[in-house]
Amino acid sequence: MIDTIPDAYADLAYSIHAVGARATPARMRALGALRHADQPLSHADIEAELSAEKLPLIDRVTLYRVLEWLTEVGLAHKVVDFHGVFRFSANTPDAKHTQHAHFRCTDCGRVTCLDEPVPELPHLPRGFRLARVELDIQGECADCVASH
Amino acid sequence: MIDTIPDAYADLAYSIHAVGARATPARMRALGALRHADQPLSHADIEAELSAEKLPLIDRVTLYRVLEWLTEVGLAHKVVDFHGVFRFSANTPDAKHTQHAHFRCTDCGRVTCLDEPVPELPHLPRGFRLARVELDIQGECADCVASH
DNA sequence: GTATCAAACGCAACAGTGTTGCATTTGATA
DNA sequence: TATCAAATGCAACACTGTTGCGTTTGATAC
Repeated sequence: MIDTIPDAYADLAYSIHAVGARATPARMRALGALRHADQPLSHADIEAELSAEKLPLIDRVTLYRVLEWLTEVGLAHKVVDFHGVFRFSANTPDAKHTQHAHFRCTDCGRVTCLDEPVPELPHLPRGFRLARVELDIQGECADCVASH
Repeated sequence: MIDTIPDAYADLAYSIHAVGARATPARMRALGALRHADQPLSHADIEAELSAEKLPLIDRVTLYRVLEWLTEVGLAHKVVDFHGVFRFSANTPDAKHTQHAHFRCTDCGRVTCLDEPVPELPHLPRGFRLARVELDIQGECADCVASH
């Protein structure tokens, strides 16, 4: 996909240069994968995706480091799923992504991002400083409810 | 602690018999550890706690199985922390524990249970079935804010 | 164009968490 | 106290993520 649309590469390189860093193939391809995904991807997901592209393989460790780095510089967002595995999503430039809800199907594992924002926050004890909110909602998605 | 308070054993045995199961040492000790804890414990935490008691060691695998089982029968509650590690807490008998919020300090890692319930749930897409809600709030706790 | 060098990469080895299979032991019951 | 399914202990493994270190490379300056 990416390898047939040079423009996508330019976009990716631009985003990476924008944070003052070197635009390497590993970074561009990982970020590209996240941007094309419609749900948060695990390291394993991304590795599978990248190895499908007919390009040199990216080392496991490099991918871990790239994902960590993307998170640090704010190009990606990192969460833990209910199996205890890290999942990453691309940060949209405008992202009010720091405060939103996910529905996770306990059956098929799929994640659905709920449009509605978290309604209102519980009151924090005095002196606490808020950084981020994750609302995780578990249950069964419509497909899985229907199929049994 | 437990081994000096026989009554505690009776309570634990009672709770386990109440779900129609065999009250084994591993189950009673694990549940006892969870009930005395003031925050969710990881497998490693519990193992450390139990090995401090001067009683026979419980096998690693057995402890994993006991914790999974306690969760299945509803005596414990299982969540994933921000390192991707499972943590368990005892389910209080009255527990509206299926719906509540945790504050996790990104600095010291401590978990504070917020008393206030989740105010109102986002609307689920048609056909979805709700099972449980976890509201995870990250930031710095009062102590850590104060100490720098 | 090419020389430079910190930054990024690839490889190997490891650590922690959680799981599976199977033979042995044991809690509750008769 | 004999019985037997249920629970345990042990060994071996799978997966996720990390660390150290020598090698390669993207961006810059010349």
